[in-house]
Amino acid sequence: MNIYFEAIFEIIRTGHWITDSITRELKEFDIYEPQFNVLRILRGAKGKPISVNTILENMVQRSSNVSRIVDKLEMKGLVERTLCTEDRRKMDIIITNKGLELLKKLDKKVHDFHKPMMNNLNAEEADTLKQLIKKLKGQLQ
Amino acid sequence: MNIYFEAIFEIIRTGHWITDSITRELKEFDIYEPQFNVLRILRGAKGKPISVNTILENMVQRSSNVSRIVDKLEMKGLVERTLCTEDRRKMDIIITNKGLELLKKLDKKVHDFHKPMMNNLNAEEADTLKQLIKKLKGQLQ
DNA sequence: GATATATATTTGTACCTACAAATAATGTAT
DNA sequence: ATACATTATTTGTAGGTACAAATATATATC
Repeated sequence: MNIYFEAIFEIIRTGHWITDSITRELKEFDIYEPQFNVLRILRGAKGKPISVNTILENMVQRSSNVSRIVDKLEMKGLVERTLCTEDRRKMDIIITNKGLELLKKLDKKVHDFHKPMMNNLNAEEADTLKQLIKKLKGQLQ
Repeated sequence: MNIYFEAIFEIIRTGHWITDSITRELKEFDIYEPQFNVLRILRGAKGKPISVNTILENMVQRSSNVSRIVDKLEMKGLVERTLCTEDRRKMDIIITNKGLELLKKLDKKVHDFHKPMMNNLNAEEADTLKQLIKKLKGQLQ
């Protein structure tokens, strides 16, 4: 069943193309795509500190390297990390104002990248695409 | 347009899921997914030696690291690399019998992984999926 | 309360990536 | 023929990944 593999090929290649493109867009800000994603998750916490594990649960792709990504963000002053007083196994990680300001600039860049593609599919097509991938993975019906 | 981002999210996550799964399947053979792909490209050359650049052109995702992947394969005796006599800038890379034999075993593993998913989509659905991704990228119409 | 188990995070290792610079051979213009 | 540009490959650097082991704290069991 050749057409199946062609679809798989498109999924893999397109996924890479998107993340690679975004990496390129962010390059001038000296930030990498996984770092950007962690920053966005932290912003989503709306001021509340969250743990390494919570970040992990919210990532597009699970990674066992959240610690090291947070290291980089901390060195740049974009996040702060302190021991959680309630459960001292955990870390309290929070985005700084500097991090929030940077994110604003990054958001614009990323949005500009997606803009033309958003117009290539209407809502129904985007939904079909999503559903077909889920069906492929056996997550439907 | 939220549904657009949901579709994008599915593409990226599913692409990673597939390559990560295959990496896991291949682990017991001490081979990594990019190495497997290079081996398959070499087999596709049907006995003719091909250059680093030709391998590059056939990869799912372009990588500037073919040399280093070939290094690993060469160390394991799965490929041979010699200077091309016609154009001495190029390398002649060819898969060995050991490489071909290994591929046979890997193919089975990879096929077994894809099998259930192949049954989740019929040919028409797989084609629609492929076309929608191409449309998303603006490669259609 | 001491011991065993579970959970949260970090760290070591061996892969992988992009991008840019270095090296070497070929092709081209003068 | 020589100088310059192009092409093919390799290598350096800084980032990324998975997986397993190490460390520290919390929880459950006896």
